[in-house]
Amino acid sequence: MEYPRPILTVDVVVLALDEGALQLGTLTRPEDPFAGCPALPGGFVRVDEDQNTRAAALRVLHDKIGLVDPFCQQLATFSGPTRDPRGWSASVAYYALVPADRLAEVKAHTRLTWNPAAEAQGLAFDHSQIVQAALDRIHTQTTYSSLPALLLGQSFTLADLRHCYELLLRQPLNDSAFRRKIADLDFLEPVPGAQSRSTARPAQLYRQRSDKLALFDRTI
Amino acid sequence: MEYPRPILTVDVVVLALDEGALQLGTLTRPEDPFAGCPALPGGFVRVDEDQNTRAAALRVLHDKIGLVDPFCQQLATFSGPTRDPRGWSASVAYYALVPADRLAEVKAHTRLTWNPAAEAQGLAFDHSQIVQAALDRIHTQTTYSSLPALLLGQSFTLADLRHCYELLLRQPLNDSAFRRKIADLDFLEPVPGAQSRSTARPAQLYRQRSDKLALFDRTI
DNA sequence: CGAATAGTGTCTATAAGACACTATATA
DNA sequence: TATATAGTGTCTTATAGACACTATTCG
Repeated sequence: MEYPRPILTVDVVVLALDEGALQLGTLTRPEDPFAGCPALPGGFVRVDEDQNTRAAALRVLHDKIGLVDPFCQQLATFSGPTRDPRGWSASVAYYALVPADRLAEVKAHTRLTWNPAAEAQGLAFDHSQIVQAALDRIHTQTTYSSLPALLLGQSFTLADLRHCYELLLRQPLNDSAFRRKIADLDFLEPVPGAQSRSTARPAQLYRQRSDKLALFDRTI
Repeated sequence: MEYPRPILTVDVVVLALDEGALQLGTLTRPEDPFAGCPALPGGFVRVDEDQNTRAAALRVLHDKIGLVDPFCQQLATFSGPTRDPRGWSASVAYYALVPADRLAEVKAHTRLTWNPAAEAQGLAFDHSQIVQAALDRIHTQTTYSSLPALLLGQSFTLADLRHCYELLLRQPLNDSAFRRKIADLDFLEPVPGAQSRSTARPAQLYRQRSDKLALFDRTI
């Protein structure tokens, strides 16, 4: 028994750190539905070339944003008869993070518009709702993982990392307790000899031991 | 621009507590593909009647299992060209919990087969993998929510609840610390006057203040 | 040297684990 | 009253917060 098939798309919440805030990358839709409206980068799943919806999301990120092999995780699937005027549709939503040291090239080579993620509204389809769900997820993951480190560049100081956690958690963290926890968690290693520039004592630079997300037993 | 549309289905990991273990409900597939093979209850999304994939999952639970309005949350979407021999498909997976006091009626009225969830293997499609993802999610949610209480009946003792947490966490919990935490979390209320039967001092019965999942700030 | 930020040491507060102790039902 | 499980009190231990103190660089 077969049934009429719904539309299946992927959409990606692309986030980066810039100007001290979490920024959302959107594309202006060139055609209907929602022509001229900002929307999440996304597209139809192509059954002839995509191995799964994640591959479809990575294809979209590569083709539309020039972003290769980013951190990209499935968020949830949003569906219904009215979210897309073309008909009953389901969109598998992903969220991707652009590291600080790749943001310049992404900005230079694509039509992506960047705006503070917290102010995202008026997006096409139900994309505002998808962004909100992504922000909630990222807030939660920040409490028990190294996710904020994925927004920073190759190397960073502990002050950089703490500021990133504080930004995503929207609350200040105790500096000495933060250092203690980061040391205990052991997901960073010092970049030997490297130091940061400033008018005062330079800070030690660190990098992640792995390019993967580190999960903690307890909250940060 | 339109593309060939993939198959879109929903599948539900149905779990209940029985005989001191977490049990998975499966249905034997009546027809190809995978005829005669145990599979998760599921089905095609029907664009003419389902308001979204969650409604499709609830329809499946109602029609195939006689389970009305259970706790049912989206797990993830599994997709690809080979997971279903009929073609490129995506399945939005959900997990649902059957409370202990509704298990008997579910068992009586449906063809569901129950087996320990931890031993699930040889299921149709990629359903074994979906079950594993659901068990991982439930394990995680048990550490910071009242999820185990949703597997128990209307009222239960603190010993019942602790056993349920211990079962899902696969580790013993300190009894007095557990009581302290449950009291602090304040998601239970005593059922007045009610007591449990046993050969020794009866225990106070409790029920959840809300039928919703309570989320904790810290780990249990 | 003074300013500024980096990093450490340590005291206090809070929550978890251990476990002895009391409470209350039935046989 | 003996026993079995329910439930409490409290000491110890681990971790987080507060904050003063030392360290290091530059102008």
